[in-house]
Amino acid sequence: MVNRCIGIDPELPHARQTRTLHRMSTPAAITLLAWDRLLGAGARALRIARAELRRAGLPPLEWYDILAALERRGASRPRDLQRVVGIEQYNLSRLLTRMEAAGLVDMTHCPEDGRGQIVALTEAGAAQRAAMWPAYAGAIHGAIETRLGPDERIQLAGMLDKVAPTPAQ
Amino acid sequence: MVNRCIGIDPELPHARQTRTLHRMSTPAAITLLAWDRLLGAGARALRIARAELRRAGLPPLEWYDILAALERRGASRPRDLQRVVGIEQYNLSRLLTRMEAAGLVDMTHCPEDGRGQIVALTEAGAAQRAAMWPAYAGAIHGAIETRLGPDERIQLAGMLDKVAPTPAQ
DNA sequence: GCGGGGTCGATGCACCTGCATCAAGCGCGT
DNA sequence: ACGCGCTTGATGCAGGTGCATCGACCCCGC
Repeated sequence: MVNRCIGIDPELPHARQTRTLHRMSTPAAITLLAWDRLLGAGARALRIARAELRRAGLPPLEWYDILAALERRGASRPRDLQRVVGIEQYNLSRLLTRMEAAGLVDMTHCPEDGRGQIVALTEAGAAQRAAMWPAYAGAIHGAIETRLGPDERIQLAGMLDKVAPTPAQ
Repeated sequence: MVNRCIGIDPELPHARQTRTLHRMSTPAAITLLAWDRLLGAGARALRIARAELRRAGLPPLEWYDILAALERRGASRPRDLQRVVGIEQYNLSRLLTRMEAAGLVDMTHCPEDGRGQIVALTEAGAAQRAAMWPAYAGAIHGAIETRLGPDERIQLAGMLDKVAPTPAQ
C-alpha cells in the first residue's frame, strides 16, 4: 500500500504544526506541508477506494485501470499499457497473467514483434470493468466531488500535473 | 508500492484526453482528472523518493517518518505513532520490531498500561534520521520546490487538506 | 549475413503487506 | 470482586511487490 509521509526539516522541528497557513510560515515549511499532504491525501483516498472495492467483492483497483485502459485504447501491448497505467513492468506482467487466468483479458503473440504480446479485453473483462465502476466512482465522488468545488478541482488537477506530469496516452 | 489510477466514466470514455482544461470539460471529467492526477503524482513522487534513499543505501522511507515523529514528539506509544504517521497497526508493529533490531529505537513496557509499549528514539536513531534527511529533502525539493511557486504550494496544501484532512498531531 | 547494443516480457527470490485473529490488559457497571 | 466489552499490540498465513536477471528478439551498422 501506500504510505503517509511526514517530513521534518531539522532546522524546523515543528514545521508541520502549521495547520493554518499564515504568511509567516517559511517557504521550507510550506513545501513540507504540501509534500506531506500530497502523499497523505493520496494514500487515504487509495485506502478508501480499495476498501470499497473489496467490500463489494470486486477485484483490486489496479485491474480497473488496466481494463479501462484497454477499453479506451483497444488491444494494446504490455509495454504501452505500462506507460499509461504507471505500473512497473514486472508487476504488469504478473497482473496480466492473473487477469488472463480470470478470463478478463486475452493474450496473443504479437505478429510484428516476436517478443511482444497483445492484450485484448474480453467480454467478461468489459463486464467486470462496468461492474467495478459504481464502487470505484463512489470512492472518487466521496474524495473529490463532495470536498472540492468545480474551480478547486481544476486548480488541483493543474497543480498536480506540474508536480508530476501525466504521460501521454 | 503505489499505483497510478485512471478512471474512466462509462459515459465519457475519453475523459482523460482532456489535457488542457478548457471550460467545456464536464464536471465529471474534471473530477476524474483530479483523482487520477492525485494518485499519479503521489505515486511518482513516492517512487522517486524511495529510489533516492535506496541509491544512498539508506533505510526505507517509512523509517524516516517514524524517526521524525519520535524526534518531534518524544517517546511515544505505538498507537499514537500510528495515527500520526498513518501506518496500519500490524504494519507499524513489525516496522518497530525491525527498527529496534537495527538499534534505532528502544522499546520498553509502559508502566501505566500493561498492554502498552513505549518507543523511544536512540542516539543512533536520531543520527540515522539526520543522515536520511539530505536524500529525502532532495526528492521533496525536486517534486515541489522546482515545480511550484510559493503561492501554488500554499494552494495545493490547502486543497489537499480538504481532500483528506490531516489528523491532529 | 553477422555481431552488438537495446528492448520486451517473464521469473526466482527475498521481503513487505493485508487480513484475520489472538492473548493480555484496561475500565466500567454492578 | 467479577464479568463484559473495548483497546493494545503481536503474529500465522497467503499473496503482492521490488529487484535483479534472463532468454528471446529487434534493429542498425558493417
